[in-house]
Amino acid sequence: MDKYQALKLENQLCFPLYAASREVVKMYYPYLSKLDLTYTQYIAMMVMWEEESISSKELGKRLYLDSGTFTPLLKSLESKGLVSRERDTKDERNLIVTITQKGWDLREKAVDVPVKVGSCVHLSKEEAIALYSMLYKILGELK
Amino acid sequence: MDKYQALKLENQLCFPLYAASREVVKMYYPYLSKLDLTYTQYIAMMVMWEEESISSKELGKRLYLDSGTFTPLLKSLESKGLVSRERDTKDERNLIVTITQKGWDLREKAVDVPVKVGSCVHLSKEEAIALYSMLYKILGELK
DNA sequence: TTGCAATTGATTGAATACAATTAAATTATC
DNA sequence: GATAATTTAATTGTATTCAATCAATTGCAA
Repeated sequence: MDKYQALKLENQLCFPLYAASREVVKMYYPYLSKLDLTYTQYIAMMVMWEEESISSKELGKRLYLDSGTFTPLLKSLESKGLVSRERDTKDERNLIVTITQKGWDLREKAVDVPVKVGSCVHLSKEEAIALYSMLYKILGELK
Repeated sequence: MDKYQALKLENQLCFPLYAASREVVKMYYPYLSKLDLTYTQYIAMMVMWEEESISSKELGKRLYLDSGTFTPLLKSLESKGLVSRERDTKDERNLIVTITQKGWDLREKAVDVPVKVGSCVHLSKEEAIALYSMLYKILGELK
């Protein structure tokens, strides 16, 4: 029995998770570049389309990002005119992010993206549901 | 029926994939930092422990990384003394990466890492197998 | 042989990621 | 009310990640 068996790449669960994540994100680029969005900006906009207005902290929590990532991310979205950033007058520590009209307009162009990318991953309905469930199980435990 | 349903974060498969990947990689840092390795360096060393010697191109293929990532990665591993980088005399375009004694020694210290991290992800054996299978299915299709 | 296409690693530039720290604002405690 | 503890965004520094491009080498075909 090989004591190094557990160190083989093929015996890792994390590695295909890491690699598949990057490959799938890469699949978005052809579509997102037409919208002048990166993947991270895209999922941030998804939150904005749902929430309209949200604190920076809450957005970070939703996306599992910390301030080192979302601070420049939000500045970039603001510079594109998709969101506005304002301090909460009740508590100046809070940064309130609000979607702009241009941000709303972008949703019309983004509406096809999930379908187009979804057709690139060939999992059955059952597999997709099982995968979804296990990924959130992993995320849930790490909260 | 909401025409924007597909744009909701909770309806994405890619997002939990992306987030779970980052969270799991993050779990490695406490253990890997003791070995002075990042996660990417760690999986590169996994390949080296299996192959002893491999071309840069082949290593990139195994890890789904392109030269923009593996060139600085391999230079970093070389600067730590874990691998050596030499041109193939038969074809000077090829870079041959070979593990050093120090690289072998590191394997002894790394042997516990998979067990320690594995105990942080609480999936049943069946779930882990199913997850593994679906992730490689995604990777396989994108080859 | 000569020149062109293909291969391969390196480089560049932009955008993440995240740990660690800092700074500002607020809340709690005495 | 003064001060300590907490919360939050911002900053800094390091390490990816990848698209696009470049440069060197090789192999093949005319």
